[in-house]
Amino acid sequence: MRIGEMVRRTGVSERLLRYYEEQGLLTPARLASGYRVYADSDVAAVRRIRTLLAAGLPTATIAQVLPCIRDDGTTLTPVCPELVAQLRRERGRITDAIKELQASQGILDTVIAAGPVGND
DNA sequence: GTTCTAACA
DNA sequence: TGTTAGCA
Repeated sequence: MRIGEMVRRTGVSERLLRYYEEQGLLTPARLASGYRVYADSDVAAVRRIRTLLAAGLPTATIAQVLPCIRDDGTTLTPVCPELVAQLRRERGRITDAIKELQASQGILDTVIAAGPVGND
């Protein structure tokens, strides 16, 4: 199928579909015309990509993860053992990000508390 | 009408 | 990411 049908079947925009390809997440074939040709399996692949993106993984990591993951339609299961270690590192990165955001929140709270409202 | 690449009020 | 321009 060409990109138009992929848009209808995945709900993902053309722009994003091309971006996924640029990031190495999808590798559609090409017609002599230059038009992209997606495999039926790419529809499910996009669903996996979206799940991994929602998990906060960077596209570079997703590109590595996709080939080592099993998809039963509901759950994504890591197949390669080194993949689990990679995922744990990503989780740690998210933990650090949360801490930094909480630090920012704390500083803002201090500034807000010192303001006109609630400061008289 | 559909897709492509490149670029940005 | 959206959108738009200019092609094929």
